[in-house]
Amino acid sequence: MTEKSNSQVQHLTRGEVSKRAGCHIETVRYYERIGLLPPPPRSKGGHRIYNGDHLKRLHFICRSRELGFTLHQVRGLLRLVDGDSYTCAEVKELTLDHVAEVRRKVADLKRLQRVLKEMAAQCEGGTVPDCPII
Amino acid sequence: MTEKSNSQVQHLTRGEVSKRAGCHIETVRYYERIGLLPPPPRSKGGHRIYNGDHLKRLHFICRSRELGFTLHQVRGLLRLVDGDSYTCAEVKELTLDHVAEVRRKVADLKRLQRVLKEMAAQCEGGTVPDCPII
DNA sequence: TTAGGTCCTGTACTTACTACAAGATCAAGT
DNA sequence: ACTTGATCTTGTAGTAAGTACAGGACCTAA
Repeated sequence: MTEKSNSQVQHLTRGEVSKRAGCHIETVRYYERIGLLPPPPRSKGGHRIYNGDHLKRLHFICRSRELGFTLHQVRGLLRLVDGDSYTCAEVKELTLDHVAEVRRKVADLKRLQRVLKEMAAQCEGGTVPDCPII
Repeated sequence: MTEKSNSQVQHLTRGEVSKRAGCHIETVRYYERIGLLPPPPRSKGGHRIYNGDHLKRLHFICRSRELGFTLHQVRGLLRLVDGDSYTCAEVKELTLDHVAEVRRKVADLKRLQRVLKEMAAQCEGGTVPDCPII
């Protein structure tokens, strides 16, 4: 344990949490505005002061977004976390729903890829404007 | 040839072109507003009157969108069509660029799918709040 | 003529941010 | 203490690609 644990990190600025969580600085303000992040305390001069818990939450949101969850879904996950009771099974269900969605998307894109390739193959690169795509 | 060819279709309303092209009625107005569709003539009372050429163009846009081209890319394709000279090769290039993009997207999603599945597998459905996803 | 379906315009909303301007604050160096 | 430059504050507007709605006007068939 040579590193500070998250809960002991104090006084992070907005720029710092955003960097650590891996998102754009303006996104942090955005998440606060839409109620995904609680408004943190402020310094005398009005600057936001974050701590390890804020960072943890922001990090979770960012990671979920990377995994392709919509903010709506993230909100669902956070509600589970915020409520006093959530079960692993509930989280698993949301995740598996999402996997199914991703599977559908992949299938769609593959079909699309095939169509596009076929079209390009027909298109023999002539200089006359009779392209089969158009 | 028992069907009217497109160029002979006259007096289509906005609702009719949208239905035939397979898009939402409001989308037609939107495409006109952003300059993808030329403003059609109007009836005495101000209603838009489309013909077969409008339909053809709208259909092309909708199909391109289904194929995953952005409106920006569609604009590029239409510029080629609208300009006096476009070559099949140019269209082919845009298409192949797009195929490459789709390929990348598929790869991303597959990787994502693997991660999500692994997470769900770890999540054994317990009722206690120690889900590995969160 | 009347009823209903469709169309007109303008505007606001959506998702998930990103960008900017004008000014305030903070931390470090001197 | 003072200065400097980086970072922060707010509000607002923009992005893609539409969708939704209000409050009327029009069009067509019975």
